[in-house]
Amino acid sequence: MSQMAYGCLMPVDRDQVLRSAAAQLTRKGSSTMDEVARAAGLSRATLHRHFAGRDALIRALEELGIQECEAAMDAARLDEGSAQAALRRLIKEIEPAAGLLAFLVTENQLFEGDAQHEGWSRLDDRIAALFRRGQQSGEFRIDLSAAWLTEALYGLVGSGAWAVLDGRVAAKDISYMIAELLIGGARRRVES
Amino acid sequence: MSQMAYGCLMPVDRDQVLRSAAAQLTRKGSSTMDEVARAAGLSRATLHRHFAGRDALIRALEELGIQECEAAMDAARLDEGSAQAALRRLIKEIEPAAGLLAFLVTENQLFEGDAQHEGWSRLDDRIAALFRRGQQSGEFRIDLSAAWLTEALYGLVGSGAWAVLDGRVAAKDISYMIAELLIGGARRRVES
DNA sequence: TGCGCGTGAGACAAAGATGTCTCAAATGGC
DNA sequence: GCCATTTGAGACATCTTTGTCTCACGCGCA
Repeated sequence: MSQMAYGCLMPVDRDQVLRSAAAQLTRKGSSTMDEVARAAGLSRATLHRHFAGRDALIRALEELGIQECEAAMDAARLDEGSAQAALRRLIKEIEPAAGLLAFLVTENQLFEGDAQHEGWSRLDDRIAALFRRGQQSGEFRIDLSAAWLTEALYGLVGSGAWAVLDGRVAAKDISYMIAELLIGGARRRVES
Repeated sequence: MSQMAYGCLMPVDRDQVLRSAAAQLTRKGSSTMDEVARAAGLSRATLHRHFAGRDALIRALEELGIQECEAAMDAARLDEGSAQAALRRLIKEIEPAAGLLAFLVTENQLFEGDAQHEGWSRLDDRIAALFRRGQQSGEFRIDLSAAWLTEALYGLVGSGAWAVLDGRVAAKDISYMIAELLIGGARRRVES
């Protein structure tokens, strides 16, 4: 009601709401449902109409994050060309979802008690497979495990999103910064 | 009472409690005071006797984290030798505080409204200065800003702590993994 | 033995968050 | 102009967490 035509028929773009929620929760993980709603520009009642509760909201965010990551991986064509180029494409494609990822990565309590969402393991596997491919082709060093490189990718993407939010790094540079750091660190070097 | 002599005179090692609290809060950021107390092996009442409230506990954790980081930096002698070697020493020294750092980094809501604790900026400055020194000496590439490398260091240390907690990387390897990835990515390379 | 100290357990009210409900308002289609 | 739909606002009970308090217990010490 602050920025809109007041009334009603404003179908509440579900994706838009989820994105706002992710941004708010990234900024403050303990945000109230009311804070999340306000950040998305709607009332707590309406937010609650679209997501049964906080748990449902978080799970929807998780689903969205997984979808976006899978889409990014598909678009990046991880199996084509050099592993290095594929990794660069992946980082580029995954950048729009960085904020969402930054939140989900820190939300490790999701996996408490509940079975770790199989969607995440599938993502992990695909990324790890990419790093392994690079290791087998001789592009990447083998003394940094694929599992660690996968974790590092998540961590750097999250750090990047956070750095941009805080204005420490320009948004247009962050994709390059992540790719250069990760690829530079993973690449096998000729010179000692 | 589960592992102790029941009774009383168990002076409650403040540092020990803070460490348990950090571990618990890293695992689940929304842990209750009761959960934190149980994880530390004491009752909620006693926890509350030593830390006036949740805020006080978090602030104490922050203080401890800053202290440990400063101590690590002092021990690492950031100004001596090559920037690369200094960075390697820093990562080694900072490793024991990784879990604590992993929590504090995600606790960005600390800086909401309140003035960002000046201790953190001092730490940031010291690390950034190290990276700048490496850039000026020609060891590190200049197209990755010192600010980004600083953020990346925090992110990788956090990811490392998380990976170890989850059993994805062996604790004994994590220091090497972080150092190699970060230094490899930051280093200026001769071969293109 | 008796005292002091620090703790655990539990009760308690206060504060905050959550989930549910009702009602008024406003828009688009009829 | 009227109706269906969807929203915002607010009331409400409930639940959780928090902070405070009291009391009993156990240990060290005189």
